Amino acid sequence: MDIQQNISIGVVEALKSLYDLEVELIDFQPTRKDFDGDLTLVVFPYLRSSRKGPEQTAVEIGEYLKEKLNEVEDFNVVKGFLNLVISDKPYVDFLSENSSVNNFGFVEVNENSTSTMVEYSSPNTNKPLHLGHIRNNLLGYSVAEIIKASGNKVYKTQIINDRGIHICKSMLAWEKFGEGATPESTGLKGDKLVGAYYVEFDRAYKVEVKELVNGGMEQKEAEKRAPLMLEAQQMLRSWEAKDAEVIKLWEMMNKWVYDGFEVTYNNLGVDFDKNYYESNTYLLGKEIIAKGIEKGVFFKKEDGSVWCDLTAEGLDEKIVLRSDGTAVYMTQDIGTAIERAIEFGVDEMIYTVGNEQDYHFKVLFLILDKLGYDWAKKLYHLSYGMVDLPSGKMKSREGTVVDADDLMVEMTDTARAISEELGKLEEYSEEKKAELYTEIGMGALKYFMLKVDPKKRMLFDPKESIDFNGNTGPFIQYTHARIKSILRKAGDVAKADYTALKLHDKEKELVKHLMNYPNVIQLAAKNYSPALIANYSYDLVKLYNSFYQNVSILKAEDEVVKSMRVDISAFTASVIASSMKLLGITVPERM
RNA sequence: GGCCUCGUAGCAUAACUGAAUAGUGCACUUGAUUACGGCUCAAGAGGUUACAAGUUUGAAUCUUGUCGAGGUCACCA
Repeated sequence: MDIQQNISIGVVEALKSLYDLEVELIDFQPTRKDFDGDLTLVVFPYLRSSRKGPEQTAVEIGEYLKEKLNEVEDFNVVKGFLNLVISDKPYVDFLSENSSVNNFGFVEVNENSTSTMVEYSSPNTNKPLHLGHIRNNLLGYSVAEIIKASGNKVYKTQIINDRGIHICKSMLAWEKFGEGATPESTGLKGDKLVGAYYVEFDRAYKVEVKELVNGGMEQKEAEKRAPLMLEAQQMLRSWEAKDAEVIKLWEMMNKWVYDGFEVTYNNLGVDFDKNYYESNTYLLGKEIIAKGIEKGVFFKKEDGSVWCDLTAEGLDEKIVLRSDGTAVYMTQDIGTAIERAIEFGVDEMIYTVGNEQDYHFKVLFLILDKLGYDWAKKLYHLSYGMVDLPSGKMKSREGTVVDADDLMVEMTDTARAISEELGKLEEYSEEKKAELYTEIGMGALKYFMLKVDPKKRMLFDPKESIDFNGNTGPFIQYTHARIKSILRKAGDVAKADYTALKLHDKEKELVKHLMNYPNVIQLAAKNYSPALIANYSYDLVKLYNSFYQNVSILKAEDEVVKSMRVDISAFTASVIASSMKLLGITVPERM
């Protein structure tokens, strides 16, 4: 039984008996360091019922609790704050009972668990992944892991945007300028190769537009009339008409991209239970649009384009099908959502997509709701802010885009440089060393990206992220490695019954924090926020380091105390490893 | 211009969703260690939480306005 819960019941009883007040939920906060105590109750909300001043009310509740509950050893009152001093006993008992529990803090999944689908990554197939995708992937993966740990059945998925005008541009450019180049012939990663032709298209297209403008045409008109653009559009129509040649080219080039993505995903350590392809879902989308017209959810304009009128909801009219009958983004997303709902019967879906698409998802959810799907209310857009660089915004035109693969290599290289300088790995084989450098480099990258609240725009400073001091992944990894070193030295310490011991302040703080891990998992799941897990881990590590510095573990006063401190250490190491795993980060035994 | 986000020490960020003197890291000052791994610990300095009103016993958090940054209003995705 949770200590807080026990005391919470006590407070409910106290309020009932003292002031005849019925309260359901009591909210405690940890007592601030500068005051004496462990848990704090804010009594302001109860003043109306007590009809007394805050101090007096707090004293009355405090006396009641001290008398009725063993755990409450003492209390003090500062203004309207009732600080409760909790005896060591429940904490020591907790430690003894949980320090070696597997998956401490995780809630088991069963048949009745809510099922959640988490979509993330969802790349276009015309260019390689960049820094922005990294934030997306790490976030989506981590949120999925956290929600799983909180007790939900989770399906990870992505929708691969494999069709549309963008891939046609790459295809067209390859056909015109590629001279049969392949990943094998060029030695380029498939996604990089296809991306290069997308850039090539853009270059050639701009030349055409410029020529037209020089010939006296308006800029906008020129952009529409440039031969390359018309050809690309024609290609898209041919694709939708299933033209054999076009399909063949499309399949070949997409395959290159998928092979490239697979490498990147592997290095990132993310995975998916199911991939969806827009080339499969856009047709369902079109069907739904047709039905939606009959239902009156959509309407057709004279030119044949189909729209949804959302002006009543304070939004605009939104196009859902082009006048030439081809699908737009919205068409596909409607189809994809419905297909998933049918296939997995999930209770809720989470879309990990950047905040520049806030409007799109607002509209999508609204349309699905109008179409009458009851699950439309359980859709959530996990919207995250852009990633800026110290030099400013990433802009493809200015070539300031940070490539995902390049960045990962760079992180690993830096980890190697720093580790070699410290030279603590002589006995490791080259292979093991390489593994470790990757582990540290990726730990640095992932922690840096995930410790920031997803909603917020963030600044990615490669230099700072790889700093092994302070609030970073490697710092946490280091603490873990050091604890492991102590545990190796401790060997098999006979487990003594230490439940009668009095705790050192540092020990008590640490145990209190460990005790809170299950709550943090729930809170992080509810808020879709890996940042809460990251901050929790960092606090844990700091508390441990302080404990480590203040008391001696292996040279403890006696065997009973030593046994307890070893337990605290082992427990801390396992919670560090567990919480890092929720962020997709592994922790080494040595580093 | 309409709508949506966001403004917290020099920089990067936190605050359990309304509670105590706004935490933490980097950078800066000072100190500890004959080591259970110094990639550590302890202490110091640094803030009118963009600004102005309002609600409240209590506001970084809620309301309104001003200023600033970004996003979005495509038959692009």
